[in-house]
Amino acid sequence: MARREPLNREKVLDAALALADEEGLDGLSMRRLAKALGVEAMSLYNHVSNKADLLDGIAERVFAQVEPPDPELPWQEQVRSAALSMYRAFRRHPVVPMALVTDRSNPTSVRALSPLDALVGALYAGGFDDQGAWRALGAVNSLVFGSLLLSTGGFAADVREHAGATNVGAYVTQMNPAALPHFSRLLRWTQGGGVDPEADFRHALDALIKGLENQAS
Amino acid sequence: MARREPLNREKVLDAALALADEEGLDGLSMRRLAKALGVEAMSLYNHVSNKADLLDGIAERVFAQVEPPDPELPWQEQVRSAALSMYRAFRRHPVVPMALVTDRSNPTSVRALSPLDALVGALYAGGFDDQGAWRALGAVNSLVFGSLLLSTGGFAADVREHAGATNVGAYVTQMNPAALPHFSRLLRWTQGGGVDPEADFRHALDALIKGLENQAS
DNA sequence: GGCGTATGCTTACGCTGTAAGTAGAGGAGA
DNA sequence: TCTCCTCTACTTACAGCGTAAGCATACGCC
Repeated sequence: MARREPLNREKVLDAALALADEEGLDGLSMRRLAKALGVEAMSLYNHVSNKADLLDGIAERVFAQVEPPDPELPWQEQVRSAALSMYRAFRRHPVVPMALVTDRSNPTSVRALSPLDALVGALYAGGFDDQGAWRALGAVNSLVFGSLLLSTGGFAADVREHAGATNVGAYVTQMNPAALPHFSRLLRWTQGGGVDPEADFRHALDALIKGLENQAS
Repeated sequence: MARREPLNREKVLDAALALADEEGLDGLSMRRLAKALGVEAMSLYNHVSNKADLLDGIAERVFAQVEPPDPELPWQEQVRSAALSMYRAFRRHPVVPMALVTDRSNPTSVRALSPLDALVGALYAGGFDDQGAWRALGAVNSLVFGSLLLSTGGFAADVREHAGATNVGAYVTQMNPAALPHFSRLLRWTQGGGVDPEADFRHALDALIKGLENQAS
């Protein structure tokens, strides 16, 4: 009986991330993942304690791609680059933010959090006190994950194929223009193309950072 | 055989929302909902075409609680009050934003969107062009839903019981302080209590609106 | 009174995550 | 070399899910 190359956690997580990227979060089941690895479902439990653990694992893998900001830069630039790096890392794997929101298991690992630690450090260095840093961090994270989720999740899913449309404006496909005049003008504009989610996010981030400057005390 | 008071869509949605509030999104299954209504699961399909349709329905019900802003106010105030109203409506039903992100079905109804229409109108009136309004709307929505999701979802779920802790900072329960010095300082601060998610959100919203003013051209 | 239609129930299918038990291969110690 | 221990993977099984198909009942209208 031919001995198979043994599994390990890394291979499982790699395959899980690939499968999720390809088929969406719904397509990622233990059985399908096992099949993709040429293995039975229960074998995965030797390397992953749970499905939640599996999702944690792929989230951590994506977090690890986030680059910490250069501590020499002013705090505004550090916040901007850290936030953008998070945004880009998760944009490459659109289902992962949904996994983060959906699952509810272990505390996130130290490794995943280290870029955020640098970000908090930048805020402290920029003159924020504890509450200010807490709020600024929450605001930035909310904007990053909110942008990701609104441009990826159910909101926009039904029109994702339209011209790269994104965000909440996009999830209306037919409407009575008289009932929602401004909204339908906006929607018509988006259908002219030229919507770029990352550029939109950058704009929003710029605005937020500008506003945070006033609160830095 | 005693004739039962007949079901209707409204009753189904009411019960679904109540069940979801009470048991979380995972606790909301067709079978359990049916049992709560004293009915068999398949009977629900006479009033709801899908589980996704069910989730849409409860989301719409929450959207309907959002109050449109006073069109006499300056656009900044309109944005602020509309965003806050959305935040509060969804905060009362914490699982609904997750349902919105998770499901992927019909376009959202006109009724649900009318407060957003007013918001877009305020942006146009404030001097934003199409792209500016699009971006501002996306930024505000991202912040609202990001705040809701981070303070409710998997991120914070494992520590939700700690002192109302919220947002990304909260999902670390034990860590090596040396590895994440700034983060653990911040975390220690949050455990002193006094974290108020809505106040934090308001601060973030103020910052964002301040930043958007610069972009209003 | 009879009939069409709407409502709800029953059964069934294929899917899910995962608990429990079993088989076999690799390495360690005698 | 033989034996035993551990680790990996497989098999089976269970309870739950969403929902398709078919059947029974009760109401409103002719």
